[in-house]
Amino acid sequence: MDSIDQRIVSQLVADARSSYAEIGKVVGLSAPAVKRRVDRLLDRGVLRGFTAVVDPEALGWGTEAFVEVRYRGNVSPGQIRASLEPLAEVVAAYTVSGAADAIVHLRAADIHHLEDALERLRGVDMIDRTVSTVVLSTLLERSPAPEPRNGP
Amino acid sequence: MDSIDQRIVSQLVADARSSYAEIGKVVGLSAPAVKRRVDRLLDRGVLRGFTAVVDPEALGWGTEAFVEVRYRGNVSPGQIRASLEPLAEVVAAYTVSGAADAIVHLRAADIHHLEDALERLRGVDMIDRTVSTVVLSTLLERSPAPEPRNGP
DNA sequence: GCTGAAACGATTTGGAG
DNA sequence: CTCCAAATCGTTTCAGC
Repeated sequence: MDSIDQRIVSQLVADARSSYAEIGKVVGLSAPAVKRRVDRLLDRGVLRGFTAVVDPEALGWGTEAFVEVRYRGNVSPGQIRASLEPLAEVVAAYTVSGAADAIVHLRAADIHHLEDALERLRGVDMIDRTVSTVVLSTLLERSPAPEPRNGP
Repeated sequence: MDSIDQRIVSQLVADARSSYAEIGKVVGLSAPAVKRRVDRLLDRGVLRGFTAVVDPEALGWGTEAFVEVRYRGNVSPGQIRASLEPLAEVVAAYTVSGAADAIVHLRAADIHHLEDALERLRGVDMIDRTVSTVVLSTLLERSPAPEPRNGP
């Protein structure tokens, strides 16, 4: 993971469909050299894959919310994950420190659909209490830059 | 945006580097037909682009947190956005309903770096109070499926 | 280990029917 | 939309640093 790898990753984050030759022109390598590095980055798990960035509005997922979820008793992260995975509206979920056990990021078509998803979320077996916060607007969303610092 | 477009989007979300011929095989179209549809989806903004999915751990961004931010007085979303954009650790930010004005998603190298970022966040001019929640583990992260429902 | 050059099949891309 | 053709690209193989 040298500085060339970082520039390759940056380039792919900016446009995952750019060609190896194009990337090579930017980082100063030939296309095969770039491909070898990308393959290695995929192998090491630094690059997990390539995806399309979709406008949620355009797909009819215009409403989102963050929900703090408190579970009953002692529940493992695996159990929490398993309980949330079946809900299609869950786009992200994290275990967290503090009063709540998990933060769940929900996306729905509209407020009505969001209410429906929240009802189903609250219907999950082990869930004790939920506190939901509706998103009014997305201010920014971006990927972290490669190698921000070298540790503590 | 018919059912073929939806399947094309799904395919590109799953792998943004798959070829048009490959997508065409799945959706039952020729490669040029797929390319025209992808170009149109990009034009309409349904597809915003293509990006690499990076492992934050591998890049040295292993620690994240959600921060509820309360601003002083009446602040516009644009001002909030402008105040957060300079902070490299901010990966996402939303205006929200409820007690807080915004939710900020932070990524840092470690707890120390997170503390540093939080300090700089609290140093932002118009910010009144912050409540931070540290992420212990990421349970799941996924893209919303195309066309979940047809609206209200 | 790393690289670049060459070669060949596959893909992209624009135009015609 | 499909078909076709020219340009470009992906991928492997090779030899050299």
